[in-house]
Amino acid sequence: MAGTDRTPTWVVVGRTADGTTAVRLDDAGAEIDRRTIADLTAWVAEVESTAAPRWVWNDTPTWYDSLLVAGVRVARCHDLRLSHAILRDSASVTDATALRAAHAWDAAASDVTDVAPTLFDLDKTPGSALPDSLEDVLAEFHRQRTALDGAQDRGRLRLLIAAESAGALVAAELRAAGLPWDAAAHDALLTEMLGPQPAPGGVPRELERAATRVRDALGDPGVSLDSQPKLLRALHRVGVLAQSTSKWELSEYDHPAIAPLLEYKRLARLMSANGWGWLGEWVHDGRFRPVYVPGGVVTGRWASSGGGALQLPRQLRDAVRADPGWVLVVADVAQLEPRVLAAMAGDTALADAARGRDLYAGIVDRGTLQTRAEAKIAMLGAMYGATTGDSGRLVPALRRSFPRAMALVDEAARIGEDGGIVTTRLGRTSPPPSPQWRAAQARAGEPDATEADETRARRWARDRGRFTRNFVVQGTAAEWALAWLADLRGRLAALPPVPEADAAPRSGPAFGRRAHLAFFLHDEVIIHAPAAQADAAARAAADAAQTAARLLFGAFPLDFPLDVRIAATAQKD
DNA sequence: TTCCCTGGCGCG
DNA sequence: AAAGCGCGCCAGGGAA
Repeated sequence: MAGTDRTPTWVVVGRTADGTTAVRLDDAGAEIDRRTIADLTAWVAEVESTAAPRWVWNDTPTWYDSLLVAGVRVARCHDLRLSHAILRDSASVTDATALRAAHAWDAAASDVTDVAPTLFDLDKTPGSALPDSLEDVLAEFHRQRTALDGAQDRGRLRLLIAAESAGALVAAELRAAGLPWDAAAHDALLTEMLGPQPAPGGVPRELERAATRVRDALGDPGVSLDSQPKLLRALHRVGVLAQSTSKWELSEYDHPAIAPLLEYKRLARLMSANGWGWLGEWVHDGRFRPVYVPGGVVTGRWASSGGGALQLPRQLRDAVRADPGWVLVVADVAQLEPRVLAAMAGDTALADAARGRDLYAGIVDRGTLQTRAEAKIAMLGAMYGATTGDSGRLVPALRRSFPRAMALVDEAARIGEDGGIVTTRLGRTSPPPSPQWRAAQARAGEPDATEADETRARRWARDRGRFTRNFVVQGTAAEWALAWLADLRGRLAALPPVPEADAAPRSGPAFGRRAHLAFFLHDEVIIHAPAAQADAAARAAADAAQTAARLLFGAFPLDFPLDVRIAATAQKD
């Protein structure tokens, strides 16, 4: 058995006629051996503890969810579905022909919430199921290795693939552990704002009161406040000639109906989005378990599906409560996107302004703009492509002070307007323009193009320019956050278990007695930690931030300071 | 009845 | 009614 004592770098898992088969590969991708696995959980646990390979599988939740339920974690994986999407489109990949031809790997994220499919579902959804046979999985893995080996900036692209895959592990673990959620505290908040929970289908007391005040002020006792056209007509009848019923436009008008209407909208939103229905559906056994979708946003940010995990209103954070004897470590990065822009562009002037805690204050200190509020709105305008209003007016001042950073986003916008593609620091590439977009541009260039053709083409070009302008910054910030998350995950997993800590059974067997990630939101994490481990967890978050910066930007002199709070609840104040 | 679109609003 | 990016979810309303 000459080959079998080589340490495997990769272990590829897939289905065969015999069941689940694992293939061990060495660093060069050569097969060491393969075996059929009867008890996958036990085998993974054993291999993980001795060899710590990178697990290669078609889709992380498909394999990892059941491992986590059994209390088994793995350190590293290569998620073929996520990696396929990156490599297929990346401008850094020299030859993506084979990957583009492998359409079966274009499948969307598996639906981890799926219950037993109904007859109707079977009827209409033919599976965009991912290939899972060992043969297909191995073939795709080799395609991806070949693409990576031939890529430009292959170190960065490898880092992106590793970070994306680590993110998939984190997403599965976040859902398995859940965010500690105090249903009684949530109920108390709802009762305080809305009144007691109404009978099913009923309207809470405070919502009804606000509605009555609005109807009285409008002199229209029957008007529906939930129907935008009806409400708008009722407002017009009393002289409020708004174009829409959005809260910021309504607040410009002076009429006795406005204040109660804004209150009504606030309460109605709370009731429908995060009321008792949401609580009953999404919080069980003291945990909120949302579905995270790594890579779900075109820029590489995560999306969520179900539960609205990434839209939790700040006002509900008081319901996020650590278990007894545990605490929450809430850490977020200050001004992540402008810092990322400074580092990407190598703009030392902007980096100088960012050094210390508050980048916007640094811009004011340099005399570029007068107030922090101006600096913030100008910086957002520069990254989003504002051309008018306060924001557009203030951008030129930034352009004078930070020409390198502004040139980077301006160039990204120009490329997008011209129909080109742009790429993040690590190699995630924007999608090309749609056929309709190209057709509109071509049409505008024809001799008989109308004014309308030209106007539309110009508008679509600028729209796309703002998209690519923002893509490079938002996408690179997402990469920074993935690197941060991946490194932090490793640091927390390496902390010693706290013997006296409650085993926190509600977080599942994979996380007992040790700090673990509980929430992630673009530039923020919440760690659930035994009280004795809170400081170590906070340090891990800060250290991981510096590691992420070094991984993406090398020695460029810019820090990524964290705001860290340690408390029993996630409420900021 | 179901499906899709829109307006509106929550998050970064 | 946003100006200025990226999302998901809900309710209403009209089309199918």
